Amino acid sequence: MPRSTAAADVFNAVAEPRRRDILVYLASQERAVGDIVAALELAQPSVSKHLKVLRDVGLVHVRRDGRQMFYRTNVEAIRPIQEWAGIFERFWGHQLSRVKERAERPSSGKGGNA
Amino acid sequence: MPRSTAAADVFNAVAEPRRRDILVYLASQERAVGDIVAALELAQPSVSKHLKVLRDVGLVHVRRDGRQMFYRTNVEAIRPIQEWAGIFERFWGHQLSRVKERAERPSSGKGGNA
DNA sequence: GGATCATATTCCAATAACGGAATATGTCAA
DNA sequence: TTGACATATTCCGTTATTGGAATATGATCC
Repeated sequence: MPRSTAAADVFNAVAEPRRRDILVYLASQERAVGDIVAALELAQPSVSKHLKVLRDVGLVHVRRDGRQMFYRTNVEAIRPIQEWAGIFERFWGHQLSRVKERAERPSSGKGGNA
Repeated sequence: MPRSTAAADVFNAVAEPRRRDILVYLASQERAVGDIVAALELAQPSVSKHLKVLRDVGLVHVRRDGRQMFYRTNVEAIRPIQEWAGIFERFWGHQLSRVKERAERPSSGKGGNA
């Protein structure tokens, strides 16, 4: 029984490197499928399939214009991932007994941790 | 050819719901395998297998004490996920033409976005 | 050593994800 | 309508992943 009945959730969809690439590519601007194929150097059917997965999970929006389909990343849908990873943020400093990691923290914010 | 040769990377390892649960459970405190089994109500072999995946990817640390193995989440290893998701943070507000999403933002922190 | 506890590994069956090739669907132009 | 273009879907083979049961490994205690 592979993964939880497959890419039914965002985490699963994002487990694929190519899909992550696509999401990044589509984040700043909407693009036609052909552009994705060209930019990421993937086979067209492959891109369509990845896009379907991303669509099913709500990670991208689509718009049709003539015979082209314009995709765009739905950045809101990525929040669950951000938030999940954020759970561990408060432990950032607790673990490395070295205090030096303090320096590499960008701006942290979020207060809280001991 | 499923996923990129498997849980060779963090994103893949985290695609499994149970593994995410385990990581959260082990974030604040190290725990013996038996505790994980009891707390998450999973079969022992299953837990051992998930732990192996997490170990291989560096998402957990292990320590042996007698016949028990104490696992603990390596929170540092989760940063790549945080950072990847962070790529989209700057687009947070750009997308929803409705301004109302402004209201549902909890406290965000992390400064930055427009 | 032998028994027992704690965890890891192996074997198995079921499932599905992925890539590639071929083909289908849909849209526009003439 | 026919033809070309853009994208989607289907089919196929390969490979992993997962859970479950059984078993193996390692450590402690007697």
